[in-house]
Amino acid sequence: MDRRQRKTREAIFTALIELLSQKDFSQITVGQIIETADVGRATFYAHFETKEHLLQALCKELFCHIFDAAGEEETGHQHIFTCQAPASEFVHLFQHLKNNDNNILKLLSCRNNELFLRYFESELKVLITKQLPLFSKRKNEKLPESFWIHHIASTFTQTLRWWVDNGMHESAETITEYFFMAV
Amino acid sequence: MDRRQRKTREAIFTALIELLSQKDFSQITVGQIIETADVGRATFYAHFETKEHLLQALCKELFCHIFDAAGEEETGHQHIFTCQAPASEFVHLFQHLKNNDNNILKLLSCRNNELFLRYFESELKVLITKQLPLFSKRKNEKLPESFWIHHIASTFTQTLRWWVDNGMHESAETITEYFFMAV
DNA sequence: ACGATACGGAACTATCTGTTCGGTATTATA
DNA sequence: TATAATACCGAACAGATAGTTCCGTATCGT
Repeated sequence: MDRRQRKTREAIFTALIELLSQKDFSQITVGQIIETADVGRATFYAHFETKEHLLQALCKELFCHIFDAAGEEETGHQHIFTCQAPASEFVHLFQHLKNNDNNILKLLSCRNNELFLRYFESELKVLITKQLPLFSKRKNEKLPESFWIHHIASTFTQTLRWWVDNGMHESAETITEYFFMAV
Repeated sequence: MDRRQRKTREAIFTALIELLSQKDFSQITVGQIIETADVGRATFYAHFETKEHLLQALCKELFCHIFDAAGEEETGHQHIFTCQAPASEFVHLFQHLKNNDNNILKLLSCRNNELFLRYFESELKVLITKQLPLFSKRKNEKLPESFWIHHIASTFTQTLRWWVDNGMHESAETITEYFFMAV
């Protein structure tokens, strides 16, 4: 990809993240984005059809990083002990979130775009499906699997929402405990 | 309240509900609302500051009805059998929702305004808090009560979301079972 | 019947979106 | 280094929407 394109794309992403640290997505205008990114109006629309498409692209970017990282930890540990703590990937996820890398919490705190949460949940479902045995304890007898997976994923995001709304005082480990107790 | 005011207010509410059966809230403009309601522009703004304030007022209206109805059933049954089925209020709620009174599902299906879900959850929490013993089974030992209540309420709305997204094939009773098994 | 007030309708300002176009600067490539 | 391709800027543009203002008219409560 052309270096100019890459730089412009990054500038726009960075600008959006910057603006998201100040206000809700719905209140952000294209004008503010291009001003913050120091980019021409036509240039913006050459890269993204609309503001929403930009958000979607940013989703893809960020979640790639986070969920790839979750995968890495799994493979990184397997050469010494194969019996890693079962919940570790989720702890890792919560840690990433507590760090608030790239203001990701701004996007997950439910006042923001539904699109982002959807995206997060769909990625989450992949992770959960891989680790489904972890959650098959006492309740999934009669429940449809799709319901069960949906419930686990939404419990995760809702746990996260509670955590954020209450100031994130708990550690990532504690909140992971809560998550597993609730689900 | 002045009859004119009442009629105008109702016309606007009805118009919004009508429009909600056709498209998402975000796509609805004030212009469409006043055209559908057959009401002057200035009149609209004399009643509601913004489109969002209108939605909020509609929330209040609808949820009053639904949750009052849930309360009525409780008091309506007590004169014959005091030992009503424990989960009945929730079945009743799901029934109301399955009927889709006033296109309420349009507002609860998560693509729509977050405001509405928030409102629904807060009303739900009141109901849950009153019936908290129902849910205190095996997991609430270490969990903070606020977390516990938040989890129950969000499980309800998420169960609802799954139900809607999957075509609402299940009966209100069945989905209530799912809800109690999940929570 | 009368004063108060809600309504209609139009005009108006301001803001935002998305498009177009010509000139300029940077890129990959030969 | 020379050249063609292309990404950029910036300004101007049309169209849609939000919210305000004003005045004449109709309806209300009393």
